[in-house]
Order: sequence, then C-alpha cells, then structure tokens
Amino acid sequence: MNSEHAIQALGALAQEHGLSIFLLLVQHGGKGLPAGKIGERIGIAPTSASFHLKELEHAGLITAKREGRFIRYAFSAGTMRDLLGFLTRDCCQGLPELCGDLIMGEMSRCYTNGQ
Amino acid sequence: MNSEHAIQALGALAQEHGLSIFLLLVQHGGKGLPAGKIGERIGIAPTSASFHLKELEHAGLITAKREGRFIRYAFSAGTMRDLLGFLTRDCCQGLPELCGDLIMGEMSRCYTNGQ
DNA sequence: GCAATAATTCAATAATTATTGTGTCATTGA
DNA sequence: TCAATGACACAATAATTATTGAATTATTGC
Repeated sequence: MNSEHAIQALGALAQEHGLSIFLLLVQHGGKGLPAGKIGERIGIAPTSASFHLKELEHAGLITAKREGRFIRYAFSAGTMRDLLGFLTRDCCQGLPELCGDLIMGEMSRCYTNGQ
Repeated sequence: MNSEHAIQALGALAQEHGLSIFLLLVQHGGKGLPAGKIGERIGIAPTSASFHLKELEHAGLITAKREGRFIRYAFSAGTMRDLLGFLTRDCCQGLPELCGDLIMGEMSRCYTNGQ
C-alpha cells in the first residue's frame, strides 16, 4: 500500500453511494450481491452503481465474479487491512498511549459485538 | 460517527496533499507543526496548505491552536478511531476470521514497530 | 438464431473539488 | 505606531468526479 493506492481506496469510499455500497457488501460478507441488487438496495441507477462498483473494485476493496447473467460483488478484506495499516502506520511514534487506545478500542469493539 | 461525517473525513484524506499533511502530522504526534512549516515540508503554496488544513480540521482529524503568529496543527486521534470503527463496524458479521485478522494484524504491527 | 435480461461502456453534462493570486487579519518587535 | 511576518478569506479559474441516457456486450432459455 502506497499513497497513490490509499488515495484511490479512500476516494472510492469518500462518496455517499460508494460508501453505502461498501458498507452493504461488508455486511453481506463473503457471499456478496449481484450488481442489480446493490443498485436497487442503495436506490441508484444501474449505471451509477456500476460506476461506483468499478471504483471500489479498481481500488481492490471489492471483488467481482460473473455468475451467469449476474456479476456478483463481494467485500475483500485484504486491501482494507492494508489501508488501515497504512493510515495508522506512524501513529505509535510519539503517541504510544493514543495508538494503544486506537487499536485496542477497535479490537474490543469488534469482540464485544456478538463475536 | 455517521456516514456524512465519515465521508467528510475520508474526503479530506482522499487527496494527495491532504493525505500527505495528515501523515506528516501523525508522524509528528502531539506537538504538531505550524501551518507554514507544513506547506513547506509538503511543497505546496500556503493557501493550498491552508485549504487542506481546514478540510482536515473540519473533519476533526487535526486540531488548530494559535501560538503567537503561528497556528500549530496537530493530529487528533479521536476522529480517526471513530472512523476506523465506523468502517470496520460490520466486518465481523459473516467474516469473523477476516475481522480477527484485520484487527489483530494492525495490533501486532503496531506493537512490533518499535513500540 | 432470437428475444429477454443483467450489466457495462461511452459520451455528454452537471456538480464538486483543488489551486492560485490578491487582499486582509492577527501578532510581534523596533 | 509602523513595518514585517504568519496565516487565512475570498473570488476566479482549473481540474476532477459523479450522473444520466443511449448504445453495447454477455448470457440464458425458447
């Protein structure tokens, strides 16, 4: 993960519809959803959904897989992990206590969330 | 943290100069840097730096504090923690093993990074 | 092969966002 | 008070990004 790649991923998420699609696919986990269903759920035109899906896919945040007439999109955790790593990479230098809170807070939240 | 706020923060980071400023301030920890120094380090015009600093400040990712003629900007971890929480909030449902890797990966990286 | 369906690409337009230069405000020290 | 300095506000411009509709590609079932 470098700056350019991070900007691409952040840019895909920094938009109402892009973020909605991403969160929807995170919720739906490994199975994902076909493009049409996604646009329908979010309430946007198929071409607009296609645009954002492409942005997210190019950034590596989601994957696409054709299944007959459908193209199924699903959340892909790898890039997200790299992005979080990139953004928090230098948070320990000079701020160890904040960094600890930052990471530990996420961790505890995750594990108290029905996990 | 809601979608609107997340978009504001992601948008401030989804830009070459905005991201560079953010990472610079993360590296510099609690002390921060004055606006002029930041623009100089990044290599952009003072007005352009001012623009991105304002975006980051409005998003809550950094804080501003006047010190005589200088205005010192510093990284503020709270919003970043909230943002990471918002983005990973639903990552456990359906993907427990990926979520575990995601958070644990960040944690180990942080603590093996000279911490 | 053909009609129907799912989704995309493309080009045009609309909307948003970033940069620049000029002018102004705030602070300091002589 | 005045000149110098650090930084911001504003308006204009440039650049980027999102949306839309029309046309195109891929797949399926008849």
